[in-house]
Amino acid sequence: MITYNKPSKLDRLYDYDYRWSFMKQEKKRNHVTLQQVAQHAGVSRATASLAQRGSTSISTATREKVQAAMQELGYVYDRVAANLRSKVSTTVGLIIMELANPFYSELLVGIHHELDKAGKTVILGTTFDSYDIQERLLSTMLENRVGGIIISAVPGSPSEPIDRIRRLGIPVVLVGRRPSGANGDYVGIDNELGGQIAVDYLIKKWHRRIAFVGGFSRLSSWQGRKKGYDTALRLADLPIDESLIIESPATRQGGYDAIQQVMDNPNPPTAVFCYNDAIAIGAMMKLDELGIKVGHDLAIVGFDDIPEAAIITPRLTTVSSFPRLLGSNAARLLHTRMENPDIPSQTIILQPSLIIRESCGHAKISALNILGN
Amino acid sequence: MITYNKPSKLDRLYDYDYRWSFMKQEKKRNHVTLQQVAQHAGVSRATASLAQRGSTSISTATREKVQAAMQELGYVYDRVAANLRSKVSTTVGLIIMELANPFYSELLVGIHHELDKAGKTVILGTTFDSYDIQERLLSTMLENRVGGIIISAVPGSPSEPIDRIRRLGIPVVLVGRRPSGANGDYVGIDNELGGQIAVDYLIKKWHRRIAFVGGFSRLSSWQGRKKGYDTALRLADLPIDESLIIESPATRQGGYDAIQQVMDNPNPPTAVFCYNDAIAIGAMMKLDELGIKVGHDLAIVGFDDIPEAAIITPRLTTVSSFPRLLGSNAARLLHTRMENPDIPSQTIILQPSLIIRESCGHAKISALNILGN
DNA sequence: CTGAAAGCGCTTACAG
DNA sequence: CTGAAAGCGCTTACAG
Repeated sequence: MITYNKPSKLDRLYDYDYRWSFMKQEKKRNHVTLQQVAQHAGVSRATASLAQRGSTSISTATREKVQAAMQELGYVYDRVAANLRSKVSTTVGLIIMELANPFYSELLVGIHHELDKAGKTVILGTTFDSYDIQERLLSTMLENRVGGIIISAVPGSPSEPIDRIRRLGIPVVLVGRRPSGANGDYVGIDNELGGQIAVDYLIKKWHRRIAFVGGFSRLSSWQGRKKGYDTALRLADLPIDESLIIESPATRQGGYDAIQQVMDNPNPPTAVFCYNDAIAIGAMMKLDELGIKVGHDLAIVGFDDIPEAAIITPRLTTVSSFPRLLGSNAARLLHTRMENPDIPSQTIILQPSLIIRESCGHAKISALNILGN
Repeated sequence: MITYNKPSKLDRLYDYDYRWSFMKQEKKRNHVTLQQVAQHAGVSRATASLAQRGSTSISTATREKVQAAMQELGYVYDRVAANLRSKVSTTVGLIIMELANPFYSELLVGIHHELDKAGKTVILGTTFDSYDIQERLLSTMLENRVGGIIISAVPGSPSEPIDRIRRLGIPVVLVGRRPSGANGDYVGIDNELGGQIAVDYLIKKWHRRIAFVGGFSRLSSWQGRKKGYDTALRLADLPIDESLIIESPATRQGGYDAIQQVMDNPNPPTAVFCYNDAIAIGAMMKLDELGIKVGHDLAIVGFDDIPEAAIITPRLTTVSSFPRLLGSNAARLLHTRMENPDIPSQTIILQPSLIIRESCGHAKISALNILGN
């Protein structure tokens, strides 16, 4: 009798009186407990518990009695208490840099969707790349008894905190960024390959001076992309000019500022490979102000393929890092690990791919490429 | 002695032996309990509990002894058990439509940031506008003992589920969308005003036939924006032409398809007010294909001010709905309600504002308007 | 200022 | 197939 919306007067009275008889016992809140369900169904607490979980060692008749009692009393299962007793956990922690970045929100979509299917709930934490915040989040998550953690670690953070958590028996999956020296489960993309295909594409378009702009060299993903950049140049017998490597925050503002430095170079490049799309977009804005036509005067390639990349004019050619896929893989790996703590560590590396649009010169595209969502 | 990273051989041995003495008792996992801390500090469990929470009724000497013991044993506080016993909850549930939509991810940013400050963790659920999923999520959250819920309800959903939850003593804050008949705490924007300022702006630019495109009339936000549209037309003595009201999914694809219908009108409009930016962007893509120049041949206004709006060419004039602010207000309101269940219901309505860019004709803008992030 | 006992809501052996 | 008892890790009155 939990039909509160349009009950007859009788229903409501019945309901009220009925619950009141229990509230007198509990004296506190109208919170129905399994004890009360059992009592109402005329069975023991243990039996009610088994019945509620659908155990096969309970007769159908009893199960139905218990179910009816749960309905009538408006019972709400207390999963928290159950988890405490049975020493399981249905929550997992997720630690990322921030949410206001399509890469991470897409990562979250992938992770959340996959974990949801497995009946797990996620506790979210954002570090804004602060090591102290990361430490605090990890503690909070441990206190909240997470059954596992997925983390995109703060750049430059040691592997110690992660090892410590693993030693507590809590599985950890690293995603996207891997602290140097960290081992164990990892899901990421092949940054080196990504950098290489981007720069290789520019070289094939006859560019000879190519800058690498944005991001910080302490990021493992930066190092990978840079390595790919180096490789592509080396394979083409092109020199590496350190004055064309500009670091900056991985934001629009960062790109807006950094591109100025690039263009101030006495011998400016004809193409720019950006650490990510946000930087590429910021750079394009500045270039627009400077009257430099991207796709004509200067070629640009980004990284990530965020939604804005398909929208900006000219549309941005970029390396897709498939964040959603990254997320679902990380979630699946964590899930496997939680069920099976003793299987050997896994490393999953996704292959990025080049999405060719307009920012390196014209290309025919159909609207299908740019729709979505 | 939880310094596992680079311990001397002696440290490690000591540590191991020490913990082993407890593991023998527990026999299961190397999980340190408050009981063990108390024992090691030579106090009772109650005293250790008080000390850990920094109670003032514990002497400094005792507190320090306990703290030392926690350090040495590597104690991890079990907030879940504590919450169970003390009947409090530090988690709140958040139910939104989806994450892969900048409006909602920004909303999440605002909510998460604010709740984090208050030491609460959020359990996330996405409905994809399915009523059944919403019901399932609500149940899951109740089972997980959330202390409150923030929900952007599925369109057309009755207020019954929400009332039911409130009756269980769990505060609910509605955000953005309000089911008809629902009362209680609500945070939203003034959709009517938003629609009115958008259409009013178009009228001031001498448009006389203005379409309203996208979204579904069952959404309370659609109804609000439509009402503002009507009001603006009425105040200008312009007729309302039902053939210019086109519903569609609130996505890029929806806008892409809907704008075709609009242009097929025997007497097509000169301006379009879109239900949201995603629709406006989809429409702009289609118009580009049709060779219709937005800002010249046709004026467009969006709603939400998502990041893409500042990036697309021409840059989209739109009504900002301040999702992040919406989120932080909702979180703060929920927090107030949780601390103080008996204060009267509040309704917070934020004022939208028109962000003038280029899609209704030229305007000078500085790069400062379009940077950010 | 500190301790012994009871209990939060559930599940897990163990009998029968 | 079902029940009585013990316990998950913590906190809350209640004595002293």
